[in-house]
Amino acid sequence: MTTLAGRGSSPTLDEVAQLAGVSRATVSRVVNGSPKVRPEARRAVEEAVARLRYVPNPAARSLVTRRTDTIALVLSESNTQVFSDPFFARVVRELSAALADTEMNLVLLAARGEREQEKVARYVRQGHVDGVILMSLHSQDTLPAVLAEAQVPLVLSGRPLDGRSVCYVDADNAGGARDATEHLLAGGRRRIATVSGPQDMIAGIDRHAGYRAALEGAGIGPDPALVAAGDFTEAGGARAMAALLEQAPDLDAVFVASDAMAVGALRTLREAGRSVPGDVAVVGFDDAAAAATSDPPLTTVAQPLDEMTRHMTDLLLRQVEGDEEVQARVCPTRLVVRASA
Amino acid sequence: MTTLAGRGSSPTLDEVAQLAGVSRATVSRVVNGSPKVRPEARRAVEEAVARLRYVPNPAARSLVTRRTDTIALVLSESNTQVFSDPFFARVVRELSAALADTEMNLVLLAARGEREQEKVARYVRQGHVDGVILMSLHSQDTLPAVLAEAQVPLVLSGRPLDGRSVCYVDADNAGGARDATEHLLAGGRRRIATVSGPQDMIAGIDRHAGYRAALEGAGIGPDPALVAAGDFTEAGGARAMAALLEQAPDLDAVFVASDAMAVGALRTLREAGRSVPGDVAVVGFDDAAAAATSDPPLTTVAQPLDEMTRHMTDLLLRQVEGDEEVQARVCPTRLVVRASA
DNA sequence: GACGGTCGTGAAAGCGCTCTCACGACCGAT
DNA sequence: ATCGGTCGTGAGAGCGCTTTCACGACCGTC
Repeated sequence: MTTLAGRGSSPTLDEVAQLAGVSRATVSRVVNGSPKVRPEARRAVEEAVARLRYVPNPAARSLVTRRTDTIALVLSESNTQVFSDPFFARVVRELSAALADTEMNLVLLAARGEREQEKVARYVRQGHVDGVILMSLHSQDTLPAVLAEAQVPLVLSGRPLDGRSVCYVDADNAGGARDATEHLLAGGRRRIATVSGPQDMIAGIDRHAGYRAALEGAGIGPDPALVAAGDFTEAGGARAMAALLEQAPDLDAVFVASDAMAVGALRTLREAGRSVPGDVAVVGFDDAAAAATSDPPLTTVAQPLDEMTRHMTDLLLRQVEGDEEVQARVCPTRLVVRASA
Repeated sequence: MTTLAGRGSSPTLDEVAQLAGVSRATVSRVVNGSPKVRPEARRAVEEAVARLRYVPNPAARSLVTRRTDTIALVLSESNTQVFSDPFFARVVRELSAALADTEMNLVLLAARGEREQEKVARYVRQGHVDGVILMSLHSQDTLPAVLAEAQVPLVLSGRPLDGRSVCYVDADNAGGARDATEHLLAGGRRRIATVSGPQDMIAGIDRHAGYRAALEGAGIGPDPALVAAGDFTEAGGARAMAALLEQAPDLDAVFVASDAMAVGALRTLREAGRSVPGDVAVVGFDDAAAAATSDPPLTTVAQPLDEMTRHMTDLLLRQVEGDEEVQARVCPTRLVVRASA
């Protein structure tokens, strides 16, 4: 009776067993909630566990179970700013809520730059986690392929460019963009411009495709003067909007591929003396917090983020349980009509 | 020669040893970079490792080494929005940069709400990580104490209320606030108000204390009408500023305890027709990105975030190596003078 | 040519846990 | 009384790795 848990000297199953007067096996059963234990023995073990402040060693455990009971949310993005994306925060929130009453733990892994990506890949390949939810924004990102090859349960957040045989969940970006653009058409707009997202991101590509599809559906051909690329930031949106006003002064509406950019675009329009929605109707994308508080409040496309996250969790846990089926889920978006269009 | 790494069947040390024609011990030595291996043998092992795509099993390894080679950055905050804090993003960036050429991995753990805190505590106590950097914003948060008691190497980001015997790194919040306020005094202001941060956060408390200290130093007594509490958000800052204008219409300066709130305050002042810095001088805190782009650009207090993060990493790794010494570091801030004061 | 020293290596003992298997105790049915 | 069955339990075999220890091989030295 000397050492009281100095650092590094935690009690083992054996010690608990000895104190409780049973075998290791029985302690293990109690700890893991097996029903096949006499109540009496169970109580003795529980008491010993409490007395010794016993905590099972996960390394030893997972050495035999081949499970770690943790999954990783990895964010593959050189731009750390993406952390600031409320999108990301909501996913984290929903994810840990979904895991709250599971045995599963959640860890976040940031993979900016090549070296960190390699480190993350190694971490995953070593079997530190039972599964991965991967948010990869850029289409040329190699991490998705690397992880897919690592044979670890994997769900992608966002459609991969090459989407065969990998499980993913995404919003219907193209459909949402089409709805948004059709809403502008329905409002009688004809010179509909777009501030698109970066064309190396799937979301940017798909939203742009939806915009084009809507115009095409209305018999309107593409006009390069009505397209400016942004970078999903507010400043970028402002710049792109300025370029559009230059290129096509006669535009009467603009579909902006993200709310952050839309807020920038609104500022540019205000500064240029164009009224919204009077002179120019504006629709954004994301239904970000800023959309509701902007001036005027932004009509935008909402993604069912919580539903998407639940699906991701669901698909991942199912894979962890051994389900081999590869599924993808594309979730419908919803147009939120406010004052800007 | 049948199975090629189906899920769950990774090659073991033994197999590598067999293929290389050496013993497990030698393979282990090669893998861990021991110098005591003949170059010839080393080459054989390396080849076998490559052929088999051997990856060491970290569970087995840490079962014997008692190390996990990963540290956790835990964010204890019910408000997930804090993720969006660029502060946080910078810490993550700097931290993983510091760890990049180490063996150490970095995982982020989010602990909102009580249940998640418990999960995180359990995770840490189980020995999943070698050390923890803990960002805990609220003074009544129990996680710091829980982790401190868990005997795991720990560094706090931000001064704890009760700071004995726990390692922490913080900016000199009080000193920075004092500098800011003295800058206002030096500019001839006398009716200096403050939008303080929440008084249940150390940063809020310390910054408020610095503000009071500066006034006191100038022989100016406290005036409750000149104080309004914000919540570190832009909207909160706007509200608090409105309250101040109500309570003390004659104010000629305001020290705002965060840039986010300062941006809101600027908006309120603009809407109230007060010119900045003509009628009212404004100083913020944090040197956030928004500070440089606000209208007018914000004079603010910059924290040496990168330096602070390096210190945290440093102190933590040293503890992991076995250093028992408990240290705290308070880093000096820097006043960044722009147009608002 | 015998001697103490390195040096590289392999055998083997665990690390703390799970889980199969065998075993005795006890049940009700025959 | 005898038997198949269930039930709770413990002994023990690993899981894949690191690390100590002992052991030859080989060196230069006297």
